[in-house]
Amino acid sequence: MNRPAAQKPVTRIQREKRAAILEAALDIFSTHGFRGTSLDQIADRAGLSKPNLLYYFPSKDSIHRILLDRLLDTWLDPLREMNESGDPVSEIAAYIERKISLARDYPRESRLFAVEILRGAPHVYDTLAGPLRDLVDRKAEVMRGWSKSGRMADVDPYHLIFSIWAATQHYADFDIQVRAVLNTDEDRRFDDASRFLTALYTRGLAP
Amino acid sequence: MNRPAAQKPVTRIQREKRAAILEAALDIFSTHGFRGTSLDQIADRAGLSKPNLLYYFPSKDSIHRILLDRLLDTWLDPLREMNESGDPVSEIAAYIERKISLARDYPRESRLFAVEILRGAPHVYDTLAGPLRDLVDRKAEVMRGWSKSGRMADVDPYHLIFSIWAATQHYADFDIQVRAVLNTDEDRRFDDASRFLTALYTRGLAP
DNA sequence: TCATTTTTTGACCATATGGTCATAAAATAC
DNA sequence: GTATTTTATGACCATATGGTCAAAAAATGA
Repeated sequence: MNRPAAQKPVTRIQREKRAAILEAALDIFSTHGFRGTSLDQIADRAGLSKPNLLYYFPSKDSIHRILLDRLLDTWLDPLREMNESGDPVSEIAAYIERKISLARDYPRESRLFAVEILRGAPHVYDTLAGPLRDLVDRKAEVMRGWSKSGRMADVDPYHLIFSIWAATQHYADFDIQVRAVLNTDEDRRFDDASRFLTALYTRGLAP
Repeated sequence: MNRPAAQKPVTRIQREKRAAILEAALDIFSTHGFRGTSLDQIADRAGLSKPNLLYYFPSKDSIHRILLDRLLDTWLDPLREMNESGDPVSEIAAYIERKISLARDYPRESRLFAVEILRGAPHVYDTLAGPLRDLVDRKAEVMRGWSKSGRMADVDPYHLIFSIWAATQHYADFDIQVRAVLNTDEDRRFDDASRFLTALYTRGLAP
């Protein structure tokens, strides 16, 4: 048996080392992309040798896949939480705030996702065209209802969602650019962004 | 003399081959990133051999640099065109439309830029912190004036600009995701996006 | 036509990289 | 303590890649 079998119990060392490897890999994949990352770099940052790393994961690709899968699992939560029975404009403002928090707290995950999408989503296309699309369809339907009942401006709900994704993830993905233009500290940047966006959408979507 | 000297006149073949190489390189760099692109791939797509390619450009890095420099030259034009003496809300709506047109007509350039920024802007940081920042500062000042004179809502002009960049470039950079969710044709997608965004900002920024 | 310059190519090199393997060293179980 | 399992490593391999070079082939100019 060459690597930890599925059935055997997971040891403490396995848990720790695997976590360290994934952590290191997220760091490097998210800035250098898949091809731009070498196993040696990951191994170095995780504090072990390349063969040792390959003892815990069968391949570079498998590490990348695990990171992406994990990411997708939680990436859609903020949208799921949007509640049909709440006040439309407040629900959307709250959604924006949740997305901004994600960008602030998980910028590496946001960048990993961005790099994957820029490459044409080779690993996650099915998720986009399946579960993601279904969720967006459902929420778009809710928004159409809000518009029809006159509680929110009548706008294209799909592009509304896209614009929120774009504007919020921008603060993680284009962080360097934002910092080059603005030289406020991180807390200030995210607070100002949140304030601006909620104001824009609140006014722009009011009935 | 190993490669075309600076002083010698540029031949027709040089002009054509260089253009073909840059075109091919833009294609591949913009989806696979710098490290993810090999000279062989570029040479193949441009229809010549790798040594032949290196006869026209001294290195892979030089090709990448030229593409980025070219891009930055024109990338800021839409913002420069924003005219202080026009009607604030219309000027911003027109700016959004120009940016959407760029995303539609030059998606590869947009992605090349995005990949560079995601990597931490190793090649263009100075431009971001210099000319880009200066331009944004100037336009932000103009917007502050608009707000002060009561012709536009009082919002943070920096985050306003960021949100426009994000929302418009999204349609180039995250094209695959947009298409996975929406299955309308390209013209429809961009038209709807433009309509949604101008409506949102027009309402959101009205005095 | 013939000399000169420009363009193209095949062979080659050094290095980086993903991955394997046999074996050694730790850790664990009894 | 000893047997067994888990973990770690150095040596190694095949392939990919950026780049060089000498020489052939085309193009050009007189």
